[in-house]
Amino acid sequence: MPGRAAYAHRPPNVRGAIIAAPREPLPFDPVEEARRHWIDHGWQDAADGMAMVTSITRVQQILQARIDEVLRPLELTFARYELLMLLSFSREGRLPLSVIGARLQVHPASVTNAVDRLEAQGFVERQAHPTDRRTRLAAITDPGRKVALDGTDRLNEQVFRRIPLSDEQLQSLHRVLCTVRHDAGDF
Amino acid sequence: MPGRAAYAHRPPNVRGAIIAAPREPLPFDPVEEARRHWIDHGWQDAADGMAMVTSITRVQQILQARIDEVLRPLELTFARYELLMLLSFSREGRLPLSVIGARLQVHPASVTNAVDRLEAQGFVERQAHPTDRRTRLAAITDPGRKVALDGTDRLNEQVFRRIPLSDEQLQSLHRVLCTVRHDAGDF
DNA sequence: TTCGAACGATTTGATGTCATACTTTCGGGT
DNA sequence: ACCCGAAAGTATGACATCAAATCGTTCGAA
Repeated sequence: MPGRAAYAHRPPNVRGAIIAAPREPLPFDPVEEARRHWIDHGWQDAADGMAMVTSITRVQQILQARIDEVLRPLELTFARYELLMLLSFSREGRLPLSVIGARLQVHPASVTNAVDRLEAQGFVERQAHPTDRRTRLAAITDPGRKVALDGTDRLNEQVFRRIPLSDEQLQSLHRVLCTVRHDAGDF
Repeated sequence: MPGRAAYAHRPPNVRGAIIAAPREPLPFDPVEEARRHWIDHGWQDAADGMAMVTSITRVQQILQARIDEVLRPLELTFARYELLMLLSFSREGRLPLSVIGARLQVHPASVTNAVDRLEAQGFVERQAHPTDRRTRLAAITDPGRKVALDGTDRLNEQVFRRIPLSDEQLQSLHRVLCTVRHDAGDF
């Protein structure tokens, strides 16, 4: 009974878990283990920060894996889904690539790459900027809007509505993360 | 006055910020913006989850960028640094690749890749398993221990000790993330 | 008016992650 | 004793990200 998939010849993922882990659970918390090592080495004052960074990384890995799995049938990745949603929320359904990069906080080359793929899929098309010839616009197409909506339904259903946290926990988390982002200059 | 670097021809990063952002700050919080859109579209019950996932992703991006920047002079990435630390904490300074993958929660192919590079750098060497000929061990070398320690000093100094959160916030964050990880089957 | 600096986008190359397939080895059940 | 399924590691290919270099365009200052 594979229960939950382990890496190396991972049996097909088990549906049903709120957020399924693609790997075999460890018999202990690796973050706590690392924190203990940090303290043993005399780095107490950095241990909590290290644990925080490690925790964030793990949770992000978990969520990313879950999201990519849900979007895979649509031939979308989270990066491309985010780009489509950004366009669909925009006033005219199109934005300069530079604006996309600023909003999604990713490298210009990543935007070019994502738009290339979305364009090949027919979900987006490049247009000329009316006044600035340096600038190119990415415009969402009807199929693009359709698939973005489909992806949103699936993500809402299978991920966003199933975060295993209470409202208070979500709010507390949100406040703290907001602090970090603001302090880092995100907005 | 570049103040803070923007993408596209980013001037050299400004030292001094606790955690420097590599991009120009936005005039608003993109996560709040997205939440508003979610609510406007009638997805209230998924809005908080969506905001949580987006926040986590952003914070992880920020931390990852900061960490990679600190480790770059050592020709290390966070992934390879984590692998070295795992080995340095292990009893004999060596572990089977499969154990490494389980502990770091990454794909076997990623472990092979990282060990390949670390071996090329002389920070790790592959050894045969004493009894199981399928298994290979990754063993940390003296230069490997040295560079891992150096990286730890830098990360403690420039990242882990500078998380812009109070002890209470760190603990609250830790508790909540622990819940998510545990629920997802991380341990 | 012109010229150089800055900007927008793309290309190229390095790195990392995952999925899939394959090889070798191990080990349990008959 | 043998066999077949599972495990460990690797190769390959797809995708994403960033850095650095490049090309065309824009704009402001001399």
